[in-house]
Amino acid sequence: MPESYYPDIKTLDLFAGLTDERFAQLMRGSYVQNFPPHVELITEGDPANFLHIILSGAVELFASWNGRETSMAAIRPISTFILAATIKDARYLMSARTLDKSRLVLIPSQDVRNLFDEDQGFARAIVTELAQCYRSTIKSQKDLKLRTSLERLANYLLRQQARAGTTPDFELPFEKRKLASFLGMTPENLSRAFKGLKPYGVVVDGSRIAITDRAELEAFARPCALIDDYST
Amino acid sequence: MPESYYPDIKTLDLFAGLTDERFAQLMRGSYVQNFPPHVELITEGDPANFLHIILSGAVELFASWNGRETSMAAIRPISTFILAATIKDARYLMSARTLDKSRLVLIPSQDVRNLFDEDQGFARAIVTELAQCYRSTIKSQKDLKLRTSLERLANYLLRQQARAGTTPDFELPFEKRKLASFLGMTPENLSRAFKGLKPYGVVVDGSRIAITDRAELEAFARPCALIDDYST
DNA sequence: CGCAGCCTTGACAAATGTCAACAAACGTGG
DNA sequence: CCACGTTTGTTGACATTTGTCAAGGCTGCG
Repeated sequence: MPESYYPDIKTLDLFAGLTDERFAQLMRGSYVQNFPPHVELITEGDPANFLHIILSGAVELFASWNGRETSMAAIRPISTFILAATIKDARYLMSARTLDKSRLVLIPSQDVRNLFDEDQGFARAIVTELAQCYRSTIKSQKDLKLRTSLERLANYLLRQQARAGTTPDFELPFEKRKLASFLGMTPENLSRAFKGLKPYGVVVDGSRIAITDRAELEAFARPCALIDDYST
Repeated sequence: MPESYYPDIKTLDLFAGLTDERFAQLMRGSYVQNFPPHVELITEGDPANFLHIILSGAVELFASWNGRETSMAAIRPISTFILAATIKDARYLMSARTLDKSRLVLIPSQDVRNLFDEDQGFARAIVTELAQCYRSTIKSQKDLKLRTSLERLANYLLRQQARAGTTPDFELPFEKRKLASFLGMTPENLSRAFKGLKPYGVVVDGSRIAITDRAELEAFARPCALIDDYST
């Protein structure tokens, strides 16, 4: 793969501690590929032959059962996804598809496992990344089991606004039907949930959301570090 | 701690590859403690000072928010719990309490992290264990988002019966109210769910469950490896 | 301009939660 | 060993939440 991508990939915590030599060796066996939107990259149940890294665009992880489908997570640059299956040399538990036009790096899983055994620092980084992902899903599970859909939406909006910066309004990062699935509800229910948050200062204009009174919304949503803080 | 416990603890995959010397050193800094039932061992939000191992008894992991509480998992011997917080040197995301009288090993988190950096095989084992836990929570999340409560119960019963062996009946491993919380429903709803499974050959007698026609129940529950197989 | 897909809304149905009452099981102390 | 009180499980009636179906409006794109 072209060396021009190296700096971007190096920004990942996962690779930060590698020597240039080892990093270059890992990249030599890897591919960079571009994909149009709405392409299925991974199908759940397939063996995990590659560790995937998203350089640009957006990827959705989703899962299916018995004719139903649900959004599990959205992945944005620059990060890896489905690390656990790569490490365990197991089958993917989730499918993945591009949301937008995206550029991905594919690293053969065997190379990742080899490097893990050779490089102590890399092993440490893998574990940290894995622990991070693990804790994120625990938070997500707490969110699902302890909150109603209205509360989940309220807290989601608070998190998004915090990410957007200091402005009181922001753009939803994907279409509402995806958001609904991500939050564990139907699109119709999401529509009504937005209206239900109107009394707490949530103003909706298409995919643009404004939170006019953060304190008011927080009083309802009761965000907490052990569920909503994705950095720890 | 007494050396008499060493063989039991050594049965854990996590420690299987350690030299006797390193293992003994790790154990030297650790404690064994006995606890009565219904004792809170860990409170969510606390710093993760110890890696916990359960030698006998049973432990429940649970989480709270805004006055509500939910069961996240049940841990049985011999296994570790809350490994991710130990590795990340972070705060616990879940609380833990004994369900029965239990014996636990507490290993200082710092010792685990040190050993991780020293011993390649141990690092590999930690990663495998972590990846396993991660994948289990993904499965659990798919279970929650893709299935109704009746389907979750049906699949849970099928899993339990498979674990119990060849007999068509088995004992629920904990009280029904816990099971309800674990499955993400109320005790009342669970009661009705059991009755709802009667047409598929589920016979309930107190905490004893019999599945009279596995094929019939499977036709309804539609168990699948990517959700219900906890070994991969 | 017209089609296709997404979002919204209303009416309705199903699933799930809540509250209250009561029965059954359990543990404790007499 | 029994009596008592506490806890758990069950059931019914009802409220709330959430999902389903159908229709219509809006938007973006060919």
